[in-house]
Amino acid sequence: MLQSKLFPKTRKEPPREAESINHKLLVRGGFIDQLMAGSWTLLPLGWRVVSRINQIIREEMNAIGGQEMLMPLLHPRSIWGETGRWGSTKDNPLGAKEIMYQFKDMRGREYALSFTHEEIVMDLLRKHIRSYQDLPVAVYHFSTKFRNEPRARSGILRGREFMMKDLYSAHTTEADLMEYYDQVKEAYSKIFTRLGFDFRITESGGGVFTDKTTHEFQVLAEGGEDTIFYCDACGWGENREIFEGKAGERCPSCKKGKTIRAQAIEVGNIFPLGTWYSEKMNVSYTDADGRQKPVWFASYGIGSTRVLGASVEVSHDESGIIWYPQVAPFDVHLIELKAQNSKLKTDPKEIYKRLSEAGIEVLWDDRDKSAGEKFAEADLIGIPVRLVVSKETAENIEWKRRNSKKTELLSLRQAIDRVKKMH
RNA sequence: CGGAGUGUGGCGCAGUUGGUAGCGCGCGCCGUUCGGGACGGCGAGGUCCCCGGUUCGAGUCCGGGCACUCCGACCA
Repeated sequence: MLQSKLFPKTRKEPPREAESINHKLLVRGGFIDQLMAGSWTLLPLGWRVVSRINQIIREEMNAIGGQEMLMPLLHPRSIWGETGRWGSTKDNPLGAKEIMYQFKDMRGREYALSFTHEEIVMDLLRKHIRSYQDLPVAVYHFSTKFRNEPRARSGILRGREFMMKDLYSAHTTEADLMEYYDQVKEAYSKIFTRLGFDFRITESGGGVFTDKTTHEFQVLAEGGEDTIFYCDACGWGENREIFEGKAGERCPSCKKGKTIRAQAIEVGNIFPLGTWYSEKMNVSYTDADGRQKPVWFASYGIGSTRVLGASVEVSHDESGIIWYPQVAPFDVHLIELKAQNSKLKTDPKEIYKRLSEAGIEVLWDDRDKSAGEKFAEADLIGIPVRLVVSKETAENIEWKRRNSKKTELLSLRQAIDRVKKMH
């Protein structure tokens, strides 16, 4: 990608209203653009990052048998009526009227914009699942979620429209469901490890769905809006809603460690929903004994765009973003500094070509700008490796990691090998 | 939905006792520069968030809206 063609350009100043780090840096770097409160365009750079995040999620979902598909975002009122979630929370504890965007078309028919897909998956299951031999099933998709948040905030961390991966699994028995639930928990841990996060798994209340606890995946971050408690010795963790105690006390689980209170960003959650949905929506299968039984059900979400914001919150400095290599919009930022009166000994075009041929994604700053400006922008955008060719580098290339101040001269061959090793 | 703050060229801001809008950045052209957001010259660019009121006259005063941000409530 030629930087001279990249849309849009970076900015020196953050928007007046920007308060949170991710808001300032993602907007300045040209990753996202705000349409209104809680509604963002993922610009080319931002979309690249989200696509890489999604690919990591996709690989781990596929590894546990998840099948990717795509469900609609426009839903009829009727399907929400089946579980009672169309209504208000006053007369129905499950009602989701407050967060659902509901509206009528010109003929007066009522619709909602999707904020989750349990009902839609249930409808698919009852149409297509007949026998215990058809189960278990795990399907997922990446799609936009619409939620009428009372207050959108924190840049891209809490939007009214955002991207999420949601996985749904259906099983014949509770035991099978819980076994798969643990597999998903493992898969999520792999995903957030691959994403480079320092995270904790916290328990939260099961609400009305289940007497079992549900789990949240929380990235430790100062700017996070969740407060969690976790053990500094074992894996125990609880969110503020259910934690009874004080920070600094003995861990209630291992009795050895100390409980730590921390701010965090919730990037994923998993819910063993049981048979609540299948009973409401009459989703059953014929078991080996010939009897109709309700399907056991669970849902699992990861907010991809929230991961984007969280990545910036936990990895940046005063100059800009520091992407982890696995989610960076490009692998390498190639910067050419024009020679004054002589030609460069290394042709940046040739370097760009050879890097690309080696499977490395390159943003090539081919613009006629001052060195200072190019470096400042490179720091802002945050690509993990910066390669400079100038008259000073002669036939070599200057290598610098975004998270380090050290520069060194390498041959192109060496530089390619090093980039390869990072992945 | 309560509380607070902010709305002025693309972006960030200034604008006095009310007198018809200015700075920096960015943008266009020319020239000089060329390893940490270079310099000079010329130039383009404005419904001062919207509606109403007061006034000879409103960016400025008054009333009503709208939008965005922050705190709170809320957050399957």
